[in-house]
Order: sequence, then structure tokens, then C-alpha cells
Amino acid sequence: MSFDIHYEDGLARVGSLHTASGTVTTPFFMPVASKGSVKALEGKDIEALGFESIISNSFILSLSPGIDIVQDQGGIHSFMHFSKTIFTDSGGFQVLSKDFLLKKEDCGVFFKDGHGKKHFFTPEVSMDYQLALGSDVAMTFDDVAHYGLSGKEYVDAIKRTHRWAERCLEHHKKRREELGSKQLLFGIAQGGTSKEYRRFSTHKIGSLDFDGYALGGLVIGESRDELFENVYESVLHLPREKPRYLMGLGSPPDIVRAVGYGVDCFDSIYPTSNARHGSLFTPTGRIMIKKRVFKNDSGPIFEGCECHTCKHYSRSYLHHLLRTHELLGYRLATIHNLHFMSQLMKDLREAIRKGEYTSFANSFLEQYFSGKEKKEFSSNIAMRYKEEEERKAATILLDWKQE
RNA sequence: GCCUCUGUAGCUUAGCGGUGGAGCGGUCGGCUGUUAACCGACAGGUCACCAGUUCGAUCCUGGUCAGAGGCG
Repeated sequence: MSFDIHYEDGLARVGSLHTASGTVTTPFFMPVASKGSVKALEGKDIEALGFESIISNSFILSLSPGIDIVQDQGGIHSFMHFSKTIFTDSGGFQVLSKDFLLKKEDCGVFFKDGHGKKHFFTPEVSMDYQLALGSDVAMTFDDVAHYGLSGKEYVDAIKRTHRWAERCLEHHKKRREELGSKQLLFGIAQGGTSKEYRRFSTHKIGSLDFDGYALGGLVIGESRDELFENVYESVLHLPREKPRYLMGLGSPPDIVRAVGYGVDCFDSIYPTSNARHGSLFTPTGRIMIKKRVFKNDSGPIFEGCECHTCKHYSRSYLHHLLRTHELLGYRLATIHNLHFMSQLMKDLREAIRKGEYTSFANSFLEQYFSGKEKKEFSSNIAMRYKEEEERKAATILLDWKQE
């Protein structure tokens, strides 16, 4: 088994995901390295920050430098000099990008790059690419529907996602054996924000033999209430003994809540992107370091932060670096936000081990939203998951007469 | 002293006889499976000053002031 659960607290759990490159303790957050780099950091920095895994992107790497180049250079780990667990995304998410998408068909997706060149992606191509890159965990090639589309379009995307998932599974199994690879494969469910569709897709994907299950097509414009309702539905219909991965979620309060719904893995550009743009995480919400009030502020980003940046540099210095577009600014800011995420995940794991998830989460959220940060959580987490057993029993799977 | 050129937002500058745009800078915000050190909103101008021509001048004419260059 590639996943063990050690502690459970409500729906939240602490576990171990075993991959060819080591063990990742869940719940965990992955910094994003789409082009083979967590922007502004080296592999050793990422490890030093306490991350046991990152996620790259097979489609984006296929554009540049090309899958064959990475393969010739010894694979993704060697290429970017990061020895711990690497996930790769399939390219499915890029169907949402106007710049990339040319045409979707049942057999696969035609992408275009910035030079007018066409690229045909299929479930099989994506599996081959991810195996060639040598990542530890591959993701299925899925079809993501834009937020706010009609029912039919959701259904089309879901059905396509399901067929593709089966193709991915079959092809991956075969090729993996031929290559003697130990790469894991996670399936991705769709369903938009309709609870029925979400339930249907989650149930279908959850019935296939993947090493983990991802919630896809979320965090693309829906409200927090919609998001968490769908997270809740998903978790109820996924096998307990496999890891659950909510793709794209990355703000601190969102992650704190999602862990309480039983999600084990996260990835997002949110911390790194915010860092580069001068938005830095603190326990009382984000601060915009480029604001004038910080121009001559000698304190750290926040008192008590143990990160490299806060131990050695002032708000004033960060303010200056980011305002003048100095490269060091991006690096120091990224280190800070990622340290915040890493520490948050450690705290969450510890709270779950002690059976104190609820009080930790409530206290974190209360503090985080005590500043100016917009409050967008209404439900009381503690209440929410006490109802869980009851709801689980009451939930009846819809009888889908599909196909 | 004479000649030429220039004068528009904090800075660098478009522009046209019918009451002015842009980039940078400023303030504020947004980034959630990243071709994004990005994107958005807002603020900021008696178009150097005075007179004239004109229905109407930032624009045309004259003068004043300031700056740059050239000739003495």
C-alpha cells in the first residue's frame, strides 16, 4: 500500500504517502514548479523549508524544454536537482487557458503554444510524458469545465473525464510495467459545483483503482460555500484508505478548513504568486509589503516568524526590494510565504495527532480574519463535522442511468 | 546683444482650432492543478505667463519669463 493513515480526528487525518522518492506526511501542501522550478527557489531551499513534495506540469514541460530533453538529462528529479517526491500534472487544467486550448475532442485535446505550433494531447500521451519525466505521482488527463457552464457541458466534461480516466489507468498500468517504473497514478474527479454531478463523478473515479483521488475543477471562481459543499460531498464518496487531493487550493484559511473535511494533499500557486506580488502571509491575514507604511519599518514580516527572511531582514528591506523589482525580493518573499505554509501544515498535523483539530482551526481562522482580511467562512467547522456520521448514513448515491 | 529650438501630470512625453491621452511613479486592490517579477481600479493637468485673432485657443499671432544650443 502506498498510503497509511496514522491518526484521525473527525474527518481530518494524518498519514503517510509512500512514493519512489520517499514518504510524504499528510496533510501536505505542494509548491508549484510548472516549468521545473518553484520560482525564485532551488531544490535545496524547498527541502530546507520542510516540503516533502512539489508538483510540476508535463504539458508545460513538453513545450519547453521538451519531454525528451528532460529525459535525456536524467529525468525531472535530476534535471531540477530535487530528490524528494515530485507530482506531475497531466495538462488537463490547461484546457481552461484560452492561450493554450485549440480544440477539445473525445479522442484528446489540441493545444497551441505561443509560436502557433499545435500539440495533440491524449490520455495516453500524457501518461507517456509523465512516465518519461520520471515523476513519482502522475495525474490523469481530465477535462475541466469552466465555472458557470450549463448542465450539458458539465456532463460532457464529466463523461469525457471518466473515459479518459479509464484510458489513463489502462495505459499507465501497461507502460509502467514495461518500464519497471514505480510511478503512482491519481485519478481526478470533476463535476463542477453541482452536488449531483460531483457525487456522480467522484463515485465513478473513486471506483477505479487509483493510488489516490483528486478533486478537480474546483477553486476556479465558485464561492467558498459552493467549494466546501462540494469538497464535503466528494470526501464522503471516496475510499477512506486512499489519499484525497484537492487540486489548486492554497490560501491558508482555505487549507485549514479543507483539512477538516478530510483532504490530504494540496497544491497551489497562491503562496508563491502572492509573495512575488508583495502579499505576505501572517497569522492575522496578509500584509501588502509594498505599502508606504512599511517603508521604514524595522520589524520582521511578523513577530515570532522563524523563517530565514524574518530572522535576517526587515519589512523595510522587503518593501524596498519588491518596489524596485530586485530579484532578491522575490526570493525572500517566497521563502516567507512558503515557510508559513510549511509551518501551517506541521501545526495542522500536530493538532490532528492530538485530536485538537477543531480548536486549532477555529482559533487559526478567528485570528486570521481578525485583521482586514475578508471573512468568507460562515459555517462552524466543529458543528460541520459532528454531523458527518449522520449525513454519511443518510446519503444515498444517485442512480445514474448514464451512457 | 543677436539667432534658433523647447516649455503639456511628480518624471519622460503623445496630441489636435471644438475645453487633453500614454508610460513610469503614487494610492488601493486582486491573484488559489502559473507560458503571469503579473493584472486591475483610482488619484493627479488654470496644456509656462500676459495679451491678441477667432463663435471658440493647449494648438494661430505678438510679447514676457525660463531652459538648451549656436553666433558674437
